[in-house]
Amino acid sequence: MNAGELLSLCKRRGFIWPSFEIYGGVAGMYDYGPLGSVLKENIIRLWRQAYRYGEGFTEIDSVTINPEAVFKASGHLDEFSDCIVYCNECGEPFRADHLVARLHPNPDTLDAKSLKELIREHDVTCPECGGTLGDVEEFNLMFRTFIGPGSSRIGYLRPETAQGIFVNFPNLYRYNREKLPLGVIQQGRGYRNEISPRQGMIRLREFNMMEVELFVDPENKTWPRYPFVKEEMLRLIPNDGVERVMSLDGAVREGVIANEVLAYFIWLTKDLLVKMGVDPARLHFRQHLSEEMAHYATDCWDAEVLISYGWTEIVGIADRGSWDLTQHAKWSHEDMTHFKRYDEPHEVEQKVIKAKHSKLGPRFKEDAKEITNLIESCQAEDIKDGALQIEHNGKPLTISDEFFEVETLIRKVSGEKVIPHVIEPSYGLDRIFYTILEHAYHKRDDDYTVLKLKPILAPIKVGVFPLMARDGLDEKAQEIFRLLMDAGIEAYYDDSGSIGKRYARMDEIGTPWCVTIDYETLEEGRGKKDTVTIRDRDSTKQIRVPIDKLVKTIHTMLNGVNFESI
RNA sequence: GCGACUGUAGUCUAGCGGUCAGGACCGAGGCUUCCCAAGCCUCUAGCCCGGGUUCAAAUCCCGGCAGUCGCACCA
Repeated sequence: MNAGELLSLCKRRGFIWPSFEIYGGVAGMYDYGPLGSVLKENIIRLWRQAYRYGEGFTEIDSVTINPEAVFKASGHLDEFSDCIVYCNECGEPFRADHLVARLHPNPDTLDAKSLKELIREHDVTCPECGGTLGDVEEFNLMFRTFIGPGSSRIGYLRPETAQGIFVNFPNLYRYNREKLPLGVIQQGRGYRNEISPRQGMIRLREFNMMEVELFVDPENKTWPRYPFVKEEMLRLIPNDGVERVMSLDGAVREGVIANEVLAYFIWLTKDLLVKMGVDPARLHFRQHLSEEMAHYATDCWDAEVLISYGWTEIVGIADRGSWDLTQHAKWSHEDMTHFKRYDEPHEVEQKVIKAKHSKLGPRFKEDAKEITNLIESCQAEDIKDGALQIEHNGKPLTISDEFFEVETLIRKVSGEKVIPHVIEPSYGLDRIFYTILEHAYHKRDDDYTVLKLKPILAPIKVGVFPLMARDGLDEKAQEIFRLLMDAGIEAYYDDSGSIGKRYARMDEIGTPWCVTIDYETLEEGRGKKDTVTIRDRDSTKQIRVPIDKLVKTIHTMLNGVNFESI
């Protein structure tokens, strides 16, 4: 299949539209149309079902504009940007740090100003044509803006939703009553000012993410539900490049997947994607090579699917270690730790140095207080030959043991502070949306298109048609349409053209069932009064059910019961 | 950001200096007792945007925007 055909269908039928089309469009931006927004919502619902209800994770919704400090701490400001310099003559762009590589030991640590100075000082010219170089510009992939009037407060549109969770860690941790594991999910938009977005919905400048941040004890990367799924099979491509099919447990035991939690969420991701209609034959998990790993990750597996653009990453499952919380603790000076209580409090023997005030006072007079503090901040191990070496007023000073004594204290320690590790399954919603459409797209020989969406995801569940728009069939059909909508089943009424055309219209947008009201529905005496036909999208077969069982039947099928077994 | 190619109704497409820009599909209305895109009639709707060349531009030229493909980029 080719992406053009599907994109054309999406646009024609209202799944997605290129944004700002009347003004010529903007690359990398798409609007979700009426069918698209419902499909997107349905995908989010399944994801939420898996994490919030399935795993008991908690959900938040944080802001999209963040102050600069957040990205200084997260590393995005440094790691996510390059300094670019353009040649004044030929216009060729260069990485500024590459041009001064021989003039500085660490050119990538320099800011734009120092790079510019270095280029001026050493008369660095264009390596292509020898022309002079222009100003050094920072090119960061984050969208920049200002918070409030004036230009003093710089803000950025978030490139990932994750930071909103990390900066709220202290709140979330208290909310979870200071326990680990702590699972937090967030769905929302992210922004990346891509230099050249291509491939339709695959690389967007404004995109939707469903992110999960799971905070765990660094020394306990197990998972309670792991034993129930550990024999499930996964298609893996570890970083040695050799594809193999292994059970979760096999992969963990052989060290292919680092730990149980990571393995469990790889499996959960596979299960979720397949439930959404991603073809398992076109899905595998690939481990990142160390050089392609993000600046924050210690291990990372991508769910990749085969679509018309080739194997494409749609989910990334990373072990971010303690990177994010450590960084935010450092920059914000907030406590980002978990207090890990021991089963039994440990008794720790500690030797402390106590100053002898009665000796220190007469000897050191007004300096005595300061020296006391210096002595008491020393450790017992600092004592050499019965004396302490300290520095007072810039001069070394030897304090003999007549001025202090060593006391042994027994302290009770009931736990320790640890920085939690973060396991992050991050779902690219737009890419999943597109993959579901591609994998659902079927074409029969006669150019007839059927979108075989999972019923649970289909934007419209039931098409309602009177066989003819007359003889009271249309009134009856309207009644049934109301009946379904009132029961919360998204239905679509259509009485135009031929019946075949109406079925075709519904098939093309993935509607799983069509209800038809015919003359027998109204006819007395033949035992078929008040019954309607339900026609199945994939088999085109029909069954006849009483109207008063219709809602129940549709609900049964939405819960996964096959049409054939009704 | 660079290079090549491209841009005609909602979709697909013909026209490539000179008629009211032609068709197909979709869509809307109508006729046909009509369960899988049937047929017939009627209708709606288009030259990506801006500038230039020319008596005359959808057509040629320049710029922009967008798309496809390569290069670069892609946490």
